[in-house]
Amino acid sequence: MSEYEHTCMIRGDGGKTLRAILDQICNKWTLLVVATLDEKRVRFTDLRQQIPGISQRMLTLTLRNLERDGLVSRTVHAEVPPRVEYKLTPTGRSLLPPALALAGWAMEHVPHIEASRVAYGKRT
Amino acid sequence: MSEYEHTCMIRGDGGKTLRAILDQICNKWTLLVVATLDEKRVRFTDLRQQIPGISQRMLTLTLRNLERDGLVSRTVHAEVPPRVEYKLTPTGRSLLPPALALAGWAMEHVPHIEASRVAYGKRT
DNA sequence: CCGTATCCATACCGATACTG
DNA sequence: CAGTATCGGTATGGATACGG
Repeated sequence: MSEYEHTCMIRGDGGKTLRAILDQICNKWTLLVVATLDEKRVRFTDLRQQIPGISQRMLTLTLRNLERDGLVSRTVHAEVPPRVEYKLTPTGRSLLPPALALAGWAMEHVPHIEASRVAYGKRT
Repeated sequence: MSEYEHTCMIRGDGGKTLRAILDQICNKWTLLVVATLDEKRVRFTDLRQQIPGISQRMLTLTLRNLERDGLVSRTVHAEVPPRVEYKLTPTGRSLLPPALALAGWAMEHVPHIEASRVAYGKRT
């Protein structure tokens, strides 16, 4: 698919539904959770430790939304202590390449952006 | 670069700076503005009309942030009525492929996600 | 261990009115 | 035309405490 067609798509439906989905994906933690899950099955606590700064509340909420959207599956093991594991669904894994591409872009351009912000701050 | 390395990168610096940049890019309007600008030079009002639902205020704020980050250039023409045109910088254009990839992913999966939400809502 | 519930501060963002 | 300023509702998200 060409970039032109993509550009049309992004405005295709008046932007209503699409923006709702994008908002859901591009929030504070979702991309990070998806990237951290990657191909693995991960326990709640491990996930929490691998994502510095996320609160228990936000991790729960983010996982619930991803589960609701069919991007993450949740497995509860009947043990004590309880063990809950999360894993990307096939749809969730299909988000991985674009998500990592965006994250990669951000990483590559952090220095440039920070420099630009400093320069912008110094303008009269 | 492999996906594995990307996955490392996204957690590379403790996530502090990276998440700040990602938050800036992945907010309510930024991706939409970048995708709409595309390769063109666009006037403020035209931009506003091409992005359904954006308020004047949010368009201004979004453009100012993009300008500050060095992703968009702003040109004021000394005319009456005033004419201000925006255009992606080379750095801004480099964001286009990942941004459109993500938007494309979202478009493709809107039906699946909506269906999943309905199903999730019906669960006991 | 894996959540949920509550409180609270802040950030976001739309509406509106006003300026060069 | 292209903004800026201000107000106020809502959403976001951290901290904490508690429950299964």
